[in-house]
Amino acid sequence: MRRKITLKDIARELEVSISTVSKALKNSEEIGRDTKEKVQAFAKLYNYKPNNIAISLKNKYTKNIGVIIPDIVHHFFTTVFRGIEKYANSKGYNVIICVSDESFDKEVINMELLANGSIDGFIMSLSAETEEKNDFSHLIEVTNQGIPLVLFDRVTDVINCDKVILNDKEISFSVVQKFIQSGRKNIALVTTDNYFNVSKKRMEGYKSALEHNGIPLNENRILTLPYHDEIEDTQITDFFNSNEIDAVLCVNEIFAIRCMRVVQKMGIKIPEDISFVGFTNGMLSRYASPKLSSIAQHGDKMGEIAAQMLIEKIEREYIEEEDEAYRTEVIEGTLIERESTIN
Amino acid sequence: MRRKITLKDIARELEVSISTVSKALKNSEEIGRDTKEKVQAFAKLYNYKPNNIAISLKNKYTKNIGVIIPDIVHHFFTTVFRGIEKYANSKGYNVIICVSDESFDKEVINMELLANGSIDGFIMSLSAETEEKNDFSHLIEVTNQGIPLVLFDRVTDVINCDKVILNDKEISFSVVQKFIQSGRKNIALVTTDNYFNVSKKRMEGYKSALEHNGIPLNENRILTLPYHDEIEDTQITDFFNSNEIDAVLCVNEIFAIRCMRVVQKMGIKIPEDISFVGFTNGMLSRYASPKLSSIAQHGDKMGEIAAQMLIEKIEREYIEEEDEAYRTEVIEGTLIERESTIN
DNA sequence: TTGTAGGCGTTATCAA
DNA sequence: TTGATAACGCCTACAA
Repeated sequence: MRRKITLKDIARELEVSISTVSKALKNSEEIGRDTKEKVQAFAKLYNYKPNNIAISLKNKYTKNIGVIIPDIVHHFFTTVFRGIEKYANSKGYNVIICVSDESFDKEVINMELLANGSIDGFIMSLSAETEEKNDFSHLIEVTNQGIPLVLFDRVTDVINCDKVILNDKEISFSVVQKFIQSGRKNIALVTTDNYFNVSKKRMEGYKSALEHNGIPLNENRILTLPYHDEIEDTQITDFFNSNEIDAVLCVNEIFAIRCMRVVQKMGIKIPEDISFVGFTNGMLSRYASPKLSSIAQHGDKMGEIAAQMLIEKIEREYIEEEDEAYRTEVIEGTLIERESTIN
Repeated sequence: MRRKITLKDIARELEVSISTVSKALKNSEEIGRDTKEKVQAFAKLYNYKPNNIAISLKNKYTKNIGVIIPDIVHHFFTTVFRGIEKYANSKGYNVIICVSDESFDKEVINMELLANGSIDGFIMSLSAETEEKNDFSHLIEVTNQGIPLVLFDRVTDVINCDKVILNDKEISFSVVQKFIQSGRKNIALVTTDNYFNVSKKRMEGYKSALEHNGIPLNENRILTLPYHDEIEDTQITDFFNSNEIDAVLCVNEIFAIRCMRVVQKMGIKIPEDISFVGFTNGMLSRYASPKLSSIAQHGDKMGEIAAQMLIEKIEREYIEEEDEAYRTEVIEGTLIERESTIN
């Protein structure tokens, strides 16, 4: 078991000083050709690679980015993560990922842990519990320490930092608008009880589109389902039984798929009798029958932009100091029309 | 912007030595009560937290685990990852994740990067290209350096290390066996052209079950599809048109869903006329219609066990040295019967 | 052209 | 009871 070799080892072996070795490996002009060659050859032979930790300690940066997301088994977060990872890697950064599991405490713990020198900056999406508690002291703490932070998707106005979000309200508006233009009048919204910020915006879009078209809001046409699974279909069945509905906007694709199944069992035809659109353009949408028209949130792009914003902040740190200007980047969702809507 | 405070800062402020502060914060018996209280109060006030990097440098461990997987937008890997993350976290480890994107080069680069001190051990699943090239020198290099390694799912016999795998062959065997017992005779296998090791095992199980039941192997009943999407359905349509098939085993759920759609369009009834079973018990299986019977690979458990094996090796390092005993843990897949099979 | 010394933040050993 | 010193691995200003 050949242990990792250090500058010191090389120096000892070649009977030169450590700094000579260090300089030689950096091809410094100060060092004589012979010595350089000797050192470089030796280093190559023994596969010398500088120790990341030592460099981090010396240079005060780690080339690591901390990502904290509520859930990893989730198509949207997963695509965002891919975007982050890709961009970060191309810039020489590694990604340390922590899953908050929608828990406030885990979010705080993970954040504090990473903040103690392990990373140069954070990218995160708030846990449901954090949104609920409305307690962001851990974020404040971290930004106070001068650690750059980028929030995406589940963000909050309370914190002043870079953000990447979807145009949730506008895209919802335009989907409902589209429903109306294609002759639908009884439009339902299926939403979730947490996810506050995002869901709220989507609902705003829904409501404002109705209003815009002079359609009175009917609260009965809004179905609120628990975010975490394992409910029976009865709630859904009741909903569609007691309401006459010809179009549905769902805040995620799982809700959409479930509703479609229920409705199909009731003998209602999609999209002839009822149209469906869901957020999250994932696997389920693509492979449902009928294929679900859905709103692509462009997670990859969100991730890439988030990473870009973060790395920019990290690397700018040197230059300026206190004239922080924060941006909020808005990604435009795209309605991917498939079989669950009419044109 | 209050910068992170260090031992040195506290020492200067309180006019004691650094080592006194260090000891006081560790509640060392050597330090007088007064000093301890003073130091601890000050540290709390300024929210002192030791710097992870410095500790890593000193102690030669990082409390980081490196995970390298081929793809993050993939239900199975994602569940394994969740298992790893959960266990690792509970043991005080963070997880650095790198995605090889099925590329040999990215796998090598990521691995080398992390191996230079950033992590205490690796958990990984081989990229398709690596399996294809059959080149594992980067793994050998890493294990030679004494860095513990655990492989899961996509493993290789070439490398001597801990492994966690599914009983791919056996579970395939038993599914086909079940098909036969329920009266099916013309059983197809839909597989992929890479993924070598795992697919191969699954095919072995398929073939051996046929043989076991005296059913001659018909190579025409094996459909090989490209792993990376975006093929037309024609290939699948042709396959089912030119073969009389009454049961299908698919190596993943996407293939299964696609085949089911094709078959349904042809007017064939599932499961009356034809049964389907797919590997990967993901979202698609659960929400397909009919719901797909599928083989749960227990990713969470695989991840947890992998993390457990790894951390054990990492922390044992001190004790013994060279009598390395490597284990291969076999996880038993479970057939989840839903609507696409008859009982 | 090469080497010495100090420092990044922490801990451990030994001395005072 | 407290402090000085060295060390982890690397880098760099400065000295030789």
